[in-house]
Amino acid sequence: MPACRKRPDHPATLADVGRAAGVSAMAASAVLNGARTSTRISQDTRARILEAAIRLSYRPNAAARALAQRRMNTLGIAAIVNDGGEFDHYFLEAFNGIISNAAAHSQTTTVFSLHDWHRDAHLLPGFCDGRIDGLILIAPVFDGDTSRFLPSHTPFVAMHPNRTLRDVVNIEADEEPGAYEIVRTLIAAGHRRILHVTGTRGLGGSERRIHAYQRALADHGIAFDPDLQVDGRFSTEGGRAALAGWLAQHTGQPLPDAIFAGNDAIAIGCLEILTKAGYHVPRDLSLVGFDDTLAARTTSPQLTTVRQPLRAMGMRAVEVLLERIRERAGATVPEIPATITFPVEVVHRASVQKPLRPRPRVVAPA
Amino acid sequence: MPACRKRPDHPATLADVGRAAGVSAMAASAVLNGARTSTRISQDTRARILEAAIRLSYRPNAAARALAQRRMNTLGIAAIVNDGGEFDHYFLEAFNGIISNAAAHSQTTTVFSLHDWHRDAHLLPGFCDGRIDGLILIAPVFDGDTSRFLPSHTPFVAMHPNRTLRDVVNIEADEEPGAYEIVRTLIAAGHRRILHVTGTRGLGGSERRIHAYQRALADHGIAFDPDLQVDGRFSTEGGRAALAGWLAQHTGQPLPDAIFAGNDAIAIGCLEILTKAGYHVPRDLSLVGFDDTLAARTTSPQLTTVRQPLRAMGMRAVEVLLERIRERAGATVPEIPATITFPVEVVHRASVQKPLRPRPRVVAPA
DNA sequence: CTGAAAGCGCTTACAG
DNA sequence: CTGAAAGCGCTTACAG
Repeated sequence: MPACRKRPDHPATLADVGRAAGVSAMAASAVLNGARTSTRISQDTRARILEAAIRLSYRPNAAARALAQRRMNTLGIAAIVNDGGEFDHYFLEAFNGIISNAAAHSQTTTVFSLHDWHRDAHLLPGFCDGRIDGLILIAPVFDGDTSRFLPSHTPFVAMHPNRTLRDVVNIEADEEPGAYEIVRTLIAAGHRRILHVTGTRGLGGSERRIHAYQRALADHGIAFDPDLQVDGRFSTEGGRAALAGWLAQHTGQPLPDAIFAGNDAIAIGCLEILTKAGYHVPRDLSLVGFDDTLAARTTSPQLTTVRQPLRAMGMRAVEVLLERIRERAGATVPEIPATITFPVEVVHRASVQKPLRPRPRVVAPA
Repeated sequence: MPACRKRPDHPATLADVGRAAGVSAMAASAVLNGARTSTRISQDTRARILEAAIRLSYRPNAAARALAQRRMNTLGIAAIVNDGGEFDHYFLEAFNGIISNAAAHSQTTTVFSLHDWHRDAHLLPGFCDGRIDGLILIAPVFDGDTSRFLPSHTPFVAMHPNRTLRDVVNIEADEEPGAYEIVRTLIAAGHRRILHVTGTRGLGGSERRIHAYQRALADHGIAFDPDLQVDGRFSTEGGRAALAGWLAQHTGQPLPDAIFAGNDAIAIGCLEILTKAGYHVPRDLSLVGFDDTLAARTTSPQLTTVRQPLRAMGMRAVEVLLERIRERAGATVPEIPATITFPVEVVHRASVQKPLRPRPRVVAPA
């Protein structure tokens, strides 16, 4: 039997509960929300209030509570979608870490999508309008003075920022050593002509991987060949286009021994092109990625890649952000470093094997 | 130069803006939030208010606005994570559709993760505490009377519900015809012994596909063989286990002509097992999936599968949910059907070809 | 130790 | 047509 209230079908309020239990709204608040004052209410009254709350299906209104406490218990995530308006697997991995840790801290998670960091950065302050307590930026790309975009009253954490941001905790990974290590793995397997389909040129992450690639070649006496480096723009579509373009320009010449893709998304694009063209990975050539997203585990063959602990990084981002929110609220918290760096590791799967001799040649596209 | 306010570093309020412009807070509200009353404020005053708002970086507080308007402008999504706490490809596709359309309607999106529908359904009312205006359930599984979990003051939309829910808009796809069509495709290619690695038994989606599988066999004069149907539990791991088990029990007997996997994730698991055992798809046997997630394009060979328009379904879910929210708020809206069904289509890729004669036999596991 | 009042920042219904 | 007041549903600081 539904409770009798003025506005039927509207959620019960603290006043409704108090009325039903014969006490004031604050008494109900004290009991239901565990304020320190709750100890001084008699067991009997307490039981009546609890019973009334259950009977009326009372849930504290989040907006009212947020207004009074200046705390929404919601964390924001801002990330980029591709041209098709889609989040990619890199986002998904980080998101999985963020949402699980947020839930563990009774925080909900709100996602904001941007199409382009340069064009859409001005939207960030609009997100900080009280609906979130702090914001995690996923792989933000900023140039020049960024501080004007970041409201000082909201704490920020940046995962994989293009450049280290001021007044923001930066969460990064050991990309250069990771990239070096996977290129070394290819060289150790006998590969010398290694095509690097890079991430978006100009971004820190791409340039660090390119640097490592060239360093590994040099360390093993292999001359860097600019013809073996093309821009795959950190996306599946970019990987497709880059490799298809390269193959079209090299008809009749030998295939590369191996491809080092700047991330898994690029590797996926390369794999699609290679499969369609009739090449078999890893028999005809080896292929490696970077990130170890879900996509790397659901290809066939599964990809050898550099595992960045994206999930752990996302979880850590939540941890740090909550510290900063507490700090902002006036609590004293442990010192938070400006930059936190995670180790990476090469994950060996099925997409690498020794090269065939002689190399297959590039066939004309169908 | 920062504005002079009592609490420095706190966001400006309407009162701050009014004070700076020499008007009341409501006048500022009228101008800044486009209320109908805004027309009767002089151009001069309006300009002063606008200027003050910009100078103070005024942003209306979302919690306060939500409390006054009973509208948070936020949509919720509830979905399941796997045992590792991760959302899968299926979720990502639907989510991409939802968030893009939500953003197009100036709504933000909040994600709630559940581990198990049966165990966690009681959490749903807790999400409906004013922080969201409506909730989209992704592939919910309910048994018995569900209405007790769904607060009547919040509108719901269910995508791919296990069973049609009352008081909820159900968004579905033509799964039965889609499954029928892909099995027919296999039969047309010459396959007769088709192993169906099913989705989780008991779920509506699985049973509809099983029904279509058996119907297609019957329509083409092929007797249904219960030995050619195993449970793949809608996951890659389930697909692996189911096929490995089947092969182990059929050593020395002929391979199936083809495998119809209940979804792409299952197909991936089957492909891994087949590849490890030394079989080649599609030469030794054909393999098809269901869903057309990213995974179907990144296998080698690429999978023939049934495309469900997950993104479009997600977009539609937002559309319908917004209608229901408006309706709840008292607006008259067009009639919303209780169930909306999307067409599906078979996508032909490289994982199907005519069967070899004679069939390869199942070899003992390595 | 307790309870009634003020306040969070907005919007809306309502007197003048 | 306009402006001051009341109210959204909570919490917290403060008199008694």
